[in-house]
Amino acid sequence: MTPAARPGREHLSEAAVLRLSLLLRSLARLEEDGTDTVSSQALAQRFGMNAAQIRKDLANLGEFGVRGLGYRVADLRARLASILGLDRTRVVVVVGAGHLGQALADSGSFNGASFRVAALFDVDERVVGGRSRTGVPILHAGTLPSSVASFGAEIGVIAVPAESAAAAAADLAAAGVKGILNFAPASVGPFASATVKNVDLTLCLESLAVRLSAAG
Amino acid sequence: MTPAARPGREHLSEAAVLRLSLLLRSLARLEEDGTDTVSSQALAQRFGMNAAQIRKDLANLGEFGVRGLGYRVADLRARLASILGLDRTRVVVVVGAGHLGQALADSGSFNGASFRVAALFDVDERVVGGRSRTGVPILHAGTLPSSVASFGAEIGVIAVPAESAAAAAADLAAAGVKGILNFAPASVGPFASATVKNVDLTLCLESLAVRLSAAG
DNA sequence: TACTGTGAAGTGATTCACAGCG
DNA sequence: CGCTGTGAATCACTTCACAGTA
Repeated sequence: MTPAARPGREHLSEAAVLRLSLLLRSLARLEEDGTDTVSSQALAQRFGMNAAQIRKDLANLGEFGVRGLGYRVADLRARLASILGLDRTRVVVVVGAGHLGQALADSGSFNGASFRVAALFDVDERVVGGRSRTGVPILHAGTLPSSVASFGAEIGVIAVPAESAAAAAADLAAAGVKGILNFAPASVGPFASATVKNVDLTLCLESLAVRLSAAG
Repeated sequence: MTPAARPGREHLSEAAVLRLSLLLRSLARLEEDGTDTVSSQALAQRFGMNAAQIRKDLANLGEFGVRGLGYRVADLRARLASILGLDRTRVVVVVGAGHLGQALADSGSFNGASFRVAALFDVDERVVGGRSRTGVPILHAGTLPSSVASFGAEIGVIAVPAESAAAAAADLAAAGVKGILNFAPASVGPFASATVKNVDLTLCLESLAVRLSAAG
């Protein structure tokens, strides 16, 4: 019922989400620096964004600014984190305990304030039962359904070869995760019960390579 | 001088490059299956794309189709690979021989027909001198400039912590690589001499998480 | 005064619909 | 006749410019 606490029922484009997420990270840094208030101008200059776009993005979510002054850093960061759902820790599981899967499971990107990797899954008996370098347990893929439930995992990461990606995604969706981050070079989904985001590493490298010849 | 061999001097949007790259992959699969010709319709259905968009993307690069028939798979694949610059192997180096760096250096995504990882670089004396699991040598970061030149590396991958990413990128650009793929959660560049593509794994996960609460 | 919030204008990409060709 | 190539229409996002307010 509070006027500005109405989270964005408006459609947020993928680009907008990325900008807001980056903005949140920037605000955290400003808060560490002890900055109290910041204008859209200052934010834009500091992070190479467009000031008008920052204002528009924020205004879409509610009125957070103070005219003539700017935005209160700590307050805005807290509200933004709440609206984006990044103010709590989500449990993540990783399917595929190969090098990439273990690297992701151990990485700081997947184990910060907002995320915690609870387990890795694999079918290879040689790794099942062990742990990653930071201690994430490697479980058999057959236990995925029950484990997802007991861990309360909301997000599943796919780090298996391309040919197994579709099956891994189906397993994750059936197990009840709400989001799937797929690193295999094969697009999976869609599923009614889960949002899928494909991060095709081969495509990333290829699109860079294309720029080298086609745009050079 | 051949009429259709004029590579796209037109601007290719990032989205278009991604679609074309995916199209190339799809064509390779069709070729393996022994398919001779394919219509934009059939392509669209098989890969969840839009037929008109496929035609427009291809027409931008030259007239490859045969009216009334469709596209000749083998021919189109070869021409597309040539135009996108994906018909030859590029040498890649990876800065940061941590878990992620080694996983990427060993991954099939970075060691296919179009790419080959020649070396990893790190400053940690404990790993320098060794090799990754598939045998990629781990060299000292100080040798990066001479190594990039001797390997003929065109692309550098950054897999170091966020605070070292900017320095790694500057080193790579100075060493002469033409493209930088940055996996650290810190945007780097731009550089006049190199194209940068940031693949922020933290942002990937966050943008997925946002969809779970904000769009759920 | 200095800044936000926002309607309006501008830009680019996507989709449609069909003319034209093999 | 079937399919490509493409101008026209639509849609979405970005940027501008300024009215409104603490």
